[in-house]
Amino acid sequence: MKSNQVTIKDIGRELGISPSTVSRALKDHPDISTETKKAVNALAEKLNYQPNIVALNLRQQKTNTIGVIIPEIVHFFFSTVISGIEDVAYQAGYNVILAQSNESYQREVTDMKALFNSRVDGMLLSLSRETTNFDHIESIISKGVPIVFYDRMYESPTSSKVIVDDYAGAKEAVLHMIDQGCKRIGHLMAAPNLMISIDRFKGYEDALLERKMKVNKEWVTECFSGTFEEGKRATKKLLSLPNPPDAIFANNDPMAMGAMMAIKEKGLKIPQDIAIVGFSNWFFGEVMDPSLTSVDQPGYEMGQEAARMLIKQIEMKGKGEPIIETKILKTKLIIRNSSLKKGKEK
Amino acid sequence: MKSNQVTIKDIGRELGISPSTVSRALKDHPDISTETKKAVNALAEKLNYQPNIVALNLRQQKTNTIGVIIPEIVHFFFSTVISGIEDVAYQAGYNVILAQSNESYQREVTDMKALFNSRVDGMLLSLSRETTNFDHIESIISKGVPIVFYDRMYESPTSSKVIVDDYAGAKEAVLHMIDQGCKRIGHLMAAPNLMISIDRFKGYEDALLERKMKVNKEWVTECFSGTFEEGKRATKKLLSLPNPPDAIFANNDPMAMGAMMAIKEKGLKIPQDIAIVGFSNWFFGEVMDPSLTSVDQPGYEMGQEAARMLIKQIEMKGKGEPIIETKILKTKLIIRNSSLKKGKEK
DNA sequence: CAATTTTTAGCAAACGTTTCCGCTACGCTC
DNA sequence: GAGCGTAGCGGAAACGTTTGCTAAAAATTG
Repeated sequence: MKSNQVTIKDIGRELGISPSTVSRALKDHPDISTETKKAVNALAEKLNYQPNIVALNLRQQKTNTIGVIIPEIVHFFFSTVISGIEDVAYQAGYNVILAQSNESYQREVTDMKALFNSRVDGMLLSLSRETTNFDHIESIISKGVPIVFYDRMYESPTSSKVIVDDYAGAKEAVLHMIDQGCKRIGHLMAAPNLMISIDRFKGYEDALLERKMKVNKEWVTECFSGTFEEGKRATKKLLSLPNPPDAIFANNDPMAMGAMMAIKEKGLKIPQDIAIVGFSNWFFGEVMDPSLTSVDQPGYEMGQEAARMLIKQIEMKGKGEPIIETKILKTKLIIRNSSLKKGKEK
Repeated sequence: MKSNQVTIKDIGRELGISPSTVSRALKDHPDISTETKKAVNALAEKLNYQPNIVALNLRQQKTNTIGVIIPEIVHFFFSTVISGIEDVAYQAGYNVILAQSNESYQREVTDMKALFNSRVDGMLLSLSRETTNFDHIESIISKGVPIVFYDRMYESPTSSKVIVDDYAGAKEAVLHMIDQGCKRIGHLMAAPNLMISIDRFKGYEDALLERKMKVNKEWVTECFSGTFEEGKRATKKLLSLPNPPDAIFANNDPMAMGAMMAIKEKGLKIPQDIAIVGFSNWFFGEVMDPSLTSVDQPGYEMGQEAARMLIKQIEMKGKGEPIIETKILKTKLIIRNSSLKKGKEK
């Protein structure tokens, strides 16, 4: 950036007036005469003057930038969240600077520090899978930077969050499986320290209990990384049990797909022998064979909502207490063939 | 950002020394005595001093930030590119600010202006599908901001680019289909103003010509948006032709999946009746039924390479002429079941 | 026409750094 | 003891803005 860029001073010099006058003229300040304004605007136009935002940022102690920490960019759900964030930030005149934690706690910590040092006005955060200590977050908050959690959060009383009703979504999915006549429903759980894993597991459990079915620990596998491969591996293990499940509820769609793969390789039929339901409704679930029943999570809306809440907090700053709110978005069960043992219900 | 943040002045005041001395002490300048350095560092540590990067940016006329314009975030290929960019930027100490053009020319123009005003040190750009005029880009370049194109570019002699060998990838794919005994190979083309569409089409064409097969315009459909739905729609049309193709080479995987859908709905078998090959190797192609043959594009590497080239240019600035280079990454044909009429070749 | 108000504009400080230049005080050499 | 080199530090300018205060000129008032 060797600035051959026009500044307010250049304009002033050219017109024989001071920088302050130019500044005011550009902002249509009443103190400035119409002629001066005209001259300034004309010259600014002609020289293609663009205000230096960095200088502005320094002056106003505000960067109009929000930092987004995302566990993994190459991930259908998260990428839709980013898209939602980006869209509302753009409309509100904010930049978004993106940092990827890669599911690493260490990286999350350094990312947050870096964002803080860049003086972002606020942060949007979804915890990494490894994160179990929250000091780095509290420290940022205590410095007055507003944080809004999305999707993966911990119970912090001082931040807003927008999440999805994982519990209800999971429960609905499992009830659906029961309605389809599944008797032995297994669950591929994800990283057990994440609330989303726990909530989905609880939904699974409560659906079973509600229908007076017992929860068989054997049929529940913890898959820390939550990947396709892990889903496949875990499913193979489940299938080799003496009393294997006749249905699997997976914590996410890639694992569900891994399960489908394992089942097909074993020569079993979906959903006749084993029904499958996933979570997140990755867009290609529709296109699988059989098409995958899944719990749809509104990622784009989540991104939008989180960005809106954050920007509201940023702009409320100094004007009264911040409003801490928690927004829970509804999921929607998308029923497709992988779970339709009986044919369409309802 | 009501700065209750410690500054260099605070440290100076506390220690009874000047800000300049503090600055130097922190940077281990030889002019400063060891004791002073010790005292400064100790106090900085104690007060948890963090340099104000905004001030630094202003001072050094450099923001250590690169702007990335992406046509669409929710897109497997592009999200891997972002991931690659983010990783090398992070390691080199750069922030990445993300802007999504949403395939809109207007949005691309305003995004670039906004990034320029934020004084990013350079930009990474992939053209929107609508972009046919390049003045906005030339204008930025003429102001001395380095731009590196990735994936979608135009023939600008003044910028570096990193692309994928679309032509060779497409040709290889079509040759493979011919080897599998396909006689009537159709093509789902994407937006015809993008070089990648043209190059892939050329590869398709040349493969046919090389094997002395004629190119039947009837079998080539332009799909402007390149989506799943469009692929499906276009395929339906192809299938209703009096002399329908027995193979389809799609410009991208979603369209290939749309094609598979249409074919299945028609009751035809893949690959026996119709073979399918896609482009980009979206990660679930492996998991489809049948699994999808596709041309793998190294998105992550592309992101990395583009970021590296850009950062090199940024840091070379002022030191001699910028090096304009074009890097062409190799594709790789991933052969799966959707194209194996004969069984494994080679 | 003098006094006062209004209009218009400039000065200077401030945001937090870095860095060029210069100053002081000390110790050394001859 | 005069001259000089040097270690250690401070002053001030600069990056590009904004803004409170002040000042000059013009316009209004009685």
